[in-house]
Amino acid sequence: MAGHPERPIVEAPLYLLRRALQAYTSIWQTEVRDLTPPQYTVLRSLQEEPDLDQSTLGRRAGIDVATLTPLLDRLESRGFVEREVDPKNRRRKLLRLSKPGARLLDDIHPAVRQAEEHALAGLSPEERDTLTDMLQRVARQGAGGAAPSSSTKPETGTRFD
Amino acid sequence: MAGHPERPIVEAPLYLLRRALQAYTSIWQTEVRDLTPPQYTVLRSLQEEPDLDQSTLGRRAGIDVATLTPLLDRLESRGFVEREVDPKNRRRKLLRLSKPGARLLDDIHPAVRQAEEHALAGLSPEERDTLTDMLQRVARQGAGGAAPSSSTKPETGTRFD
DNA sequence: CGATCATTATTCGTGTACGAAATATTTGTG
DNA sequence: CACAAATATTTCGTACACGAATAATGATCG
Repeated sequence: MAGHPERPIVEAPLYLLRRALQAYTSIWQTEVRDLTPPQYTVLRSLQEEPDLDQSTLGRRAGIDVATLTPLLDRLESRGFVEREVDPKNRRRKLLRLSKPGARLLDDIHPAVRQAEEHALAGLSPEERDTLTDMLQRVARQGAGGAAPSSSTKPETGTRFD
Repeated sequence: MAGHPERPIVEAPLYLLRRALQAYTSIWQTEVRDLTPPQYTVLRSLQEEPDLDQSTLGRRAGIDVATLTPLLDRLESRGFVEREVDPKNRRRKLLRLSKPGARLLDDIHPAVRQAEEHALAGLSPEERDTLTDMLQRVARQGAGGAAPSSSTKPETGTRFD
């Protein structure tokens, strides 16, 4: 056998990425009971820039449009976002945070910070910066993930990066 | 007060963890077409230690038993794993890699390495070790994760609508 | 003008994720 | 032995993830 010793699967980066996300999500759900992490990302994205259409929001939030549709249905039915057809371009639906949605973000902010504190308790502040930096570099390697292709046509604000 | 500048959501570790996993998974799926990452983890776990029951396998592979059942159904129906009731304890079902399953692991090994190379192309070898180490520390923070040993949990009525 | 192509949102199918309940089996008492 | 507690798997409900197909609207060009 041409046997070079395999690295155990539990030391593989992909496995550890999945496990770290699971752990963080588990902590998150004990601290923040009102929103899932993707839902929080959507609300924060709309807070940072209102009146996005769903495609642009999906790109910003890193959520596939096919995933985003039912996610927004849930947020809309709970009254946290408002969705309306763009009269200028009736293919689009523009989204913005409702007042209860904005209040919710304020309310859960301490819990969000607490969850991060718990999840990253094993890392020093410098290590947290290093982790952030390295995760950004891995995330950029994905050519066509959930929010792909910065096409060559910035229409109404498709600038990225 | 209340006016401290928020960090953009796209720099939050939880967001970046999700994005990095998406990117890696996307690369994986272009290189390795035969198995998903969790399926690969299961087969590798059984390769490292055969005749595990599903609970133990779930703990090893970081997959909830409720998720593992249909995942194993798929691997079994494709002939990559064999599942049989433990005659010593008929509650358990013991699992092992079939011959085609072992051959599959050998066959896809180059693609798996290639996917890792692509996904981590932005990181030096030392940085990859650092990332691995930090992800392990984050993963350990998650008490209950996917397959906990058990513990006395008060009550976690986590309900999203 | 009309055929065609591009864009946007939705729907469908498959797979992962996990809490909670249901089921089956074993074990631990009395 | 009877029966409650513990253990192992499955099922159910909800949510995320994404490729592919559809439908609706808009843009382009001959």
